[in-house]
Amino acid sequence: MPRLDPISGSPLYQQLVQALRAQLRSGALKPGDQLPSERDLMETYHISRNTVRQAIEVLEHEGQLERIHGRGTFVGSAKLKLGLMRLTSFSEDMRERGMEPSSRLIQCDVTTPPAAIAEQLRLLDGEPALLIERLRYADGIPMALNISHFSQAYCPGLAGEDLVNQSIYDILEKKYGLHIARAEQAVRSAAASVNEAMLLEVRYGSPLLIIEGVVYLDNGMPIEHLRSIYRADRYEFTINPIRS
Amino acid sequence: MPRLDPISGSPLYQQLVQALRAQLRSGALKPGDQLPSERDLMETYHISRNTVRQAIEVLEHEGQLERIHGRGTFVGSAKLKLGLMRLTSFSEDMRERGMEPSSRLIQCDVTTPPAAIAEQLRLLDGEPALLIERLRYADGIPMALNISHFSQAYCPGLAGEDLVNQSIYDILEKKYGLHIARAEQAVRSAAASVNEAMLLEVRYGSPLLIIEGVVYLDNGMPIEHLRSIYRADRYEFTINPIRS
DNA sequence: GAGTGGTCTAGACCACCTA
DNA sequence: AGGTGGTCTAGACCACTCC
Repeated sequence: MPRLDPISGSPLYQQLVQALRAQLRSGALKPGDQLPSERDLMETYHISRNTVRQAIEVLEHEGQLERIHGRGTFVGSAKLKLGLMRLTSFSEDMRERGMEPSSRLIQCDVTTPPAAIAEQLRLLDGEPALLIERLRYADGIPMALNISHFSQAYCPGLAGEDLVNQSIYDILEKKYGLHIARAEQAVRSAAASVNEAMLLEVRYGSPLLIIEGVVYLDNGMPIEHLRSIYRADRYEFTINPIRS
Repeated sequence: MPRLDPISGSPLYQQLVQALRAQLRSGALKPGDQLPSERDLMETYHISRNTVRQAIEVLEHEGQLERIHGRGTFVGSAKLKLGLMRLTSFSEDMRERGMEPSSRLIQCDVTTPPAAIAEQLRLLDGEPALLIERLRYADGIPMALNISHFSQAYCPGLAGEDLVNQSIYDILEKKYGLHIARAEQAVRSAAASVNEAMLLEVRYGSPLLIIEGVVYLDNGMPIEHLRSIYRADRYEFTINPIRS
């Protein structure tokens, strides 16, 4: 059956995480479904129970699975919680929620951004940035409108890449060796404008969840100004504040 | 030395979490400090290494501790906590924003909460909770509607306190010795209902920012279910996610 | 090489839920 | 009563960091 590979170099529990993720993605495990018991998984994959639990804990922390004492482990419901304490791209975010991301490019231009954005990106006077506006889909349904300005100082030629089917963060990492480190983002809510309503396929005035801010590289330089406008009826996220 | 009590009914790893939390709070462990190694803790508290690791994982997920392979476990630095939001009361939040908070009590009753909330507060079947509904003002203008359910298991008589002019978290701390540790909160947006619009003095259908979730004590027990409904035109907040 | 955290095993018993 | 997840043990070996 589905043996794991003890010499693949990757930990057994991570391999089980991947196997379960694949089943969640393929629909073999649907929201509300009960997983095989920990003891079943242990026999199926020929690993110890602690290792099974380690894998399930990973997916539980992501909100994919829910464990209920005495009953079993279940696939999490649709509108799932997911910590945004971690900075993820839209594609990563949707995949972790078990949905398939896609994009429609609306605009892609090298332009001089508004002064406020130019300042946050620390652009020189009149220095242009790469403007990318994309409509983001999850399982084919509009989820968010995404307007990004990228500072080109570190990634000349980014405009020439395929920006629809790839994660831009992946391109930055793999082609330019740039590592995203953190972001400073504001969270707010607003009513949909005529244009936003049309693109997101909601009624004019519908509530939207807006996340706007600046993304920084690990060298401390700003690389992106991001404005993400989510449909409030389809998107929420979780935060886990602590009291210090 | 600090023996744990195997018959206290509380899991050993939770007891170690508490012990470590106490040291973090007292300053015996300061940011940047290195913890004793897992093998040391294991001997000190006479528990197995897996149990030590279980406790450390709890605090690591809260961002209190940081484990570095081959080096050791350290108290989270200020930089590490960048990605984490501080959990503040409405009063603290407004004062930090330079505004003067005030409250109008709308409802204060001991009632049986909806099943979903009862479950999150881990109430017994039919066990009542303290419902507090307050309209929150900043500089005299309505800012948020706040609906809290407090589990009374740990704070009997809370209903008799002055809940309008004091921070409830202060009361929990000073009168009951309860320490708020963390929260799990969902962030979403919605349109104002007739009632919400009236109380918050906005038009029906106006966008609102909603933060809803559960607040936990440092012993891991849920103490409060919180639903805060903010005027989107007057409130936003920031997050500082990090890329792991 | 010594010490750290990371992974893994094969058991055990407890607490909870359903029936 | 039987099955589930929750906790715990006492080992083992690996991977990483520092000296």
